[in-house]
Amino acid sequence: MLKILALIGDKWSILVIGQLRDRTLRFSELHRAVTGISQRMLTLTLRQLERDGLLTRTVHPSVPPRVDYALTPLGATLLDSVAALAEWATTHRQEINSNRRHYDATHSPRTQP
Amino acid sequence: MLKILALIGDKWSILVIGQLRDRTLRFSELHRAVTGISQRMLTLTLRQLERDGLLTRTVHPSVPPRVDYALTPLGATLLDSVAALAEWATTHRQEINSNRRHYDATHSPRTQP
DNA sequence: CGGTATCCGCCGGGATACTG
DNA sequence: CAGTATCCCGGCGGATACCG
Repeated sequence: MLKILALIGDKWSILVIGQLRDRTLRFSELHRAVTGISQRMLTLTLRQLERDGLLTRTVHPSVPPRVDYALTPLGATLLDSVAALAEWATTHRQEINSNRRHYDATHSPRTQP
Repeated sequence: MLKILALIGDKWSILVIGQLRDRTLRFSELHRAVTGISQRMLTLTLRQLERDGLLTRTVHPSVPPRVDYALTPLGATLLDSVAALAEWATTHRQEINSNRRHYDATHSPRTQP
């Protein structure tokens, strides 16, 4: 359970899955699409998602090599569930940011007592 | 957005919020209820959740001191959304575990070539 | 092009000790 | 009881170099 929710907590996982929402992408395209991810983390993330059956990895035996990644139906259902949570986030983002500002204003350590 | 989703990814946040679903708890009760959490992480988690307005912190000026934590309406709505995702996890947990076993069986490094 | 392999710095978080 | 304050270690992930 927590292991699966941890999947969501991993920012790279969500971002990668999000990019594959409605298209197939190859490794280098994903690398460009997901801003800031290192080659290493992209590989590791893709391996984990493939292992969980959330996406498929297709190797085309050509020169130069080409590897395509696409969401499975299971991956798509996860994306839907996460989208619901993301909707919660957007709905309440202003409220949360307001709460944070208020908290920081009233609880921040006094720099000038 | 990602900062807010990260809230979900943090296992301690979910576990703490889950404990407060339908009751108010004091610090020591939470410490006992959430298995494995350290005093430090409980404090930090509670501070963050309070800052975001997901729970309230009530100090009772008594001896010994007593501090009660309770979900806010905002916190309750988050709990509902997370529950939906948790339902996804329980629904597909068998499938995912099966996928993992299959992956490990077919892709694991050969120990005896 | 699509990866491994290796090194390494950093910081998340546990353990412990102390306080209002 | 409900926290701070320190110390300290493991492992996550970036940077870099190399390979099929």
